[in-house]
Amino acid sequence: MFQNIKAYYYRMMPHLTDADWQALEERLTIKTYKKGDYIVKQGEVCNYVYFINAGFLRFYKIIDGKEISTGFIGANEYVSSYDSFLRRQPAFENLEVLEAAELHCLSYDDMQFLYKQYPVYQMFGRVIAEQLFIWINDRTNALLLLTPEQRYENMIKNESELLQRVPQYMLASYIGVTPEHLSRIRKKMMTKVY
Amino acid sequence: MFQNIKAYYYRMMPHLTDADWQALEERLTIKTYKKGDYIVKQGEVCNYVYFINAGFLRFYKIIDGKEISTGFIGANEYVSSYDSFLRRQPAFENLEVLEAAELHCLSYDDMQFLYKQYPVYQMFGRVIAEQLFIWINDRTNALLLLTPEQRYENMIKNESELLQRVPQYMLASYIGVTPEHLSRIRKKMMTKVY
DNA sequence: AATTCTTCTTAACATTTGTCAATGAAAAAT
DNA sequence: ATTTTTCATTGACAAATGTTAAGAAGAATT
Repeated sequence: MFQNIKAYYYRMMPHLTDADWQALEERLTIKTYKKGDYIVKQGEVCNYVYFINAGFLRFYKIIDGKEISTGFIGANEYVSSYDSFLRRQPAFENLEVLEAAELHCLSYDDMQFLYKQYPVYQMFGRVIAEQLFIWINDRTNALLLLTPEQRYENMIKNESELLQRVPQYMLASYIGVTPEHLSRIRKKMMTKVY
Repeated sequence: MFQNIKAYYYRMMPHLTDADWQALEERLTIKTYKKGDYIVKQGEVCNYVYFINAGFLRFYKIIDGKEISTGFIGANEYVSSYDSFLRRQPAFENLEVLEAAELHCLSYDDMQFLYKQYPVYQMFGRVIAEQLFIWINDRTNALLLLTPEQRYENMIKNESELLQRVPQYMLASYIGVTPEHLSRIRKKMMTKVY
């Protein structure tokens, strides 16, 4: 039932006991979503962290009537509108299903319970936050230091699966430009090759 | 000796025992720095987390021969080139002293020791990473979604102490523009008032 | 097969931001 | 007090990016 997520936890924390795992497992719920569904909507408080057992998701927000994609994430990863989850405040982002998904859900209250009663899970919270920090730190550096063209090149190198799974106009806002400009960047890069 | 940092820990973790605190305290070292000193240099691995007992610090990096400031931080906060610290890889940033500082230092190895032997400190690691994530998440959103002018307005609202303590050219790169452009933004905002 | 809808591309033009150079003002050093 | 250095401002110009509008290519629907 929970093989993937169980493997995920034991990989992170090899010293997990059966009792530890059981306490977590009995608090997990399963939800399935189809393409176009929303897991979290802008303005709602996010009450869960989700393990993506299958599927593919996108974060985006609406600014001045325009969509801005801020992240994409696939199977065997944890996901949450973590800022909202931690602060207990409305999310700034939508979390949308791009490819039908099955999620294992852990609520905020259950997570606090585990932190308290099974302190081994403090480590889980720490590692999740550390990974998120590393990810977003890289992203911020890229936005601040690289040109849009360099950011697109990086995406080709390091996140090439996005090119196949995500429409180009979503990738444009992800690297901080308009779809039109990304199209120009691509054209420019094409001619560079020859 | 360690009143400030001790208060910091007990505020975060009221259930800390004397033995917990002692294990940490005996691993802390004190270093003093004067203006212009470096705590971490670009290219070095950062081996410590630092509690700022007094002073004021700046993160910056050199790109194409130009300084880009990425953060400022003052007394009673924790600081580290955390990406480097976590990944055990060379730092991308310099951590420089803007105002003479006294830091309480905890090494990576000691931190791992505490995580293992005094698991209560897992919570410390978790909260530090969560706070960092929240901070940098806000910053990324600002870079992606706001105009430079809006970012400067936000700084006036939310980080006004920077205006007094930090030269304007450092603030310019912090909000992602050239010093000349920040000067123009300020001029434009002046005229707006009347 | 025809039609509709979505996505991508292209071009002309507007706006924003950066670059370079010069000047003035403020701060630091002598 | 004077000199030197650093920092902030300004203007002219250049480069990067956004905006708008149109059309082309593909995918989905009927």
